[in-house]
Amino acid sequence: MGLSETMKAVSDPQRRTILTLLLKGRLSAGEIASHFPNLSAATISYHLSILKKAALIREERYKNYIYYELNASVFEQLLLWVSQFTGESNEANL
Amino acid sequence: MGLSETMKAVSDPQRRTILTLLLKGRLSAGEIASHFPNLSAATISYHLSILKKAALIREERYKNYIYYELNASVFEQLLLWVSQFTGESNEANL
DNA sequence: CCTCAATTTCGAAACATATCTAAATAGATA
DNA sequence: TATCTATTTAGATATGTTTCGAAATTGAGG
Repeated sequence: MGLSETMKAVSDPQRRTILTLLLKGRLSAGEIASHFPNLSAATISYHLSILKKAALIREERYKNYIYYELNASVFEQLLLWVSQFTGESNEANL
Repeated sequence: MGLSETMKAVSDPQRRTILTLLLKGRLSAGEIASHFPNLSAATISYHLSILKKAALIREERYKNYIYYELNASVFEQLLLWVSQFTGESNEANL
């Protein structure tokens, strides 16, 4: 927790791709990994652990699988920080 | 330019502090540096160069000084990315 | 044109991150 | 319980980042 942790998590392109994939719904670690033919499963697991530590995603175990899904609430904080610097008209919307 | 560059620039705590300082108005490199007693002027200059490369700030030379100020437009892109993951009601506001 | 002050650039050290392969774990099911 | 599959953890390496002190640059003003 903490803005730095969140921002660092989100500043990596592979991790942003993971987050974008999860926009469409939850996916298992393996399903996520299969979208990255150039990265090992271990590397994906590492990225997932960082996203999880930042609470940007949540994990749910089912059978043999570990499913990951977005945890929208943390993105709100991110939005809050960013919107200081924009029109400011967004503030009312949070 | 590019979201990665922007996000990486913004993911460093010292750089976020610089951006927050600039919310109140433009400051010279030295004025910025004086807010960081624990960092050298060279280090601040390095951070400013990263923020500038990401176009989050703009520089203006006046006399002996180099003044820095926020460049709000790049923050909009950041907001756009983040708001995908939140309520989505913000989209209309950009 | 010389010097001063503000700032940046350079080169090096310390630290952090992303990635891999191989090994470990955890759970399902034969 | 033995084994298979999904996933994580460990250890190693390569690359990238932050920082510093010292030197270079730039512009102002005597």
